[in-house]
Amino acid sequence: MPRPDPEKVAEAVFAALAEPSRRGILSALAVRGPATATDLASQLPITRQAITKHLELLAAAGLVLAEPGERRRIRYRVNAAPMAMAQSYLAALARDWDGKLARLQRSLDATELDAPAPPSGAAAPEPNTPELNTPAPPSGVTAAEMEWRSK
Amino acid sequence: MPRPDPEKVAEAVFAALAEPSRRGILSALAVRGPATATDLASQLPITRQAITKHLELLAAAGLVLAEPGERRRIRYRVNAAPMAMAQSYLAALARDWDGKLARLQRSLDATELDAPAPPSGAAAPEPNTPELNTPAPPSGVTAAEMEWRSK
DNA sequence: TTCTATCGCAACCAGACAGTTGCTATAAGC
DNA sequence: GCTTATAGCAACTGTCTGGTTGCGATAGAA
Repeated sequence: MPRPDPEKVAEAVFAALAEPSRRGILSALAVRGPATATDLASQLPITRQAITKHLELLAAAGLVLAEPGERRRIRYRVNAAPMAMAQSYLAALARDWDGKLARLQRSLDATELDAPAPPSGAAAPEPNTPELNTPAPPSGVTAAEMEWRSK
Repeated sequence: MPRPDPEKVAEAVFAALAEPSRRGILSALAVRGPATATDLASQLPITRQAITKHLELLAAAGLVLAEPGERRRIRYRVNAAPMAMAQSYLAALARDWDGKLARLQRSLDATELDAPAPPSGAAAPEPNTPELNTPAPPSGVTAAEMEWRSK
């Protein structure tokens, strides 16, 4: 299993968290513990199918883990691991954009941030995006973010 | 001007960063400095209008600031301030989940119980969402995330 | 004045997406 | 066996979104 692209992970996390229904699902799981889609559908004002769809996306982002239980039951529980990558990504962006604010931020979040600072230069551009013409930023932000969706 | 809802700010930041084109725009601005939509359109493989749309969203999220210049020129520059809120939000989530996860793991290892008692009391549901019945997490995550889009 | 550079408004399009409903399959429990 | 609980597959719908093209307006510069 190759190491996941931090930016892709961050993107998935951001997309997941940008949607209120999904934050609601995550919150319900965090507060009440692992639950099935049916459980969640009884707790939240959307249907089981909608919940399932969201859970699939959340699982793809790594923010929930599916654990098969008794019968056909599948319980989902929250998983904080991808958050670290998303946090790193944000921290790197903030640091890059505004050195002063980033330093302040670092001092404020010194106890929360557990990801090491990405001090290295830009990663190599992905070979499958040849139309990229924006040079990679000197920070951890990679040229991969120049990847445009091919339609 | 009332204090912006941290969760709303974070949501806007996440939505902005979840999209590769917008990350590309932000990167171009960060690397090359303030630019107009027309500048950016010449640097990136999408049209000026598309750029403009993205810039509007980025401005709404506070991630870019528009600075009118000479003629009709409007240059946009990156603004890191909202990142702090997004980072705080992520940090609070990660901290909250990790804590529960650790307790949950211990509980699972011991008894296989699936529903540990919630450690804190529930926040009052918002009066405009009477169907909400998920208690707010004890962290900075508010019941506002229970807000469902009204269609 | 004309020319150049940039912007804004508008319409259009295809695909994505959040949510719904209907139905069937499966895994137990009784 | 029947019943119950949960999941999966599928289709559908309306809205949203990323991107395009066309056109005109505006602010200077020459």
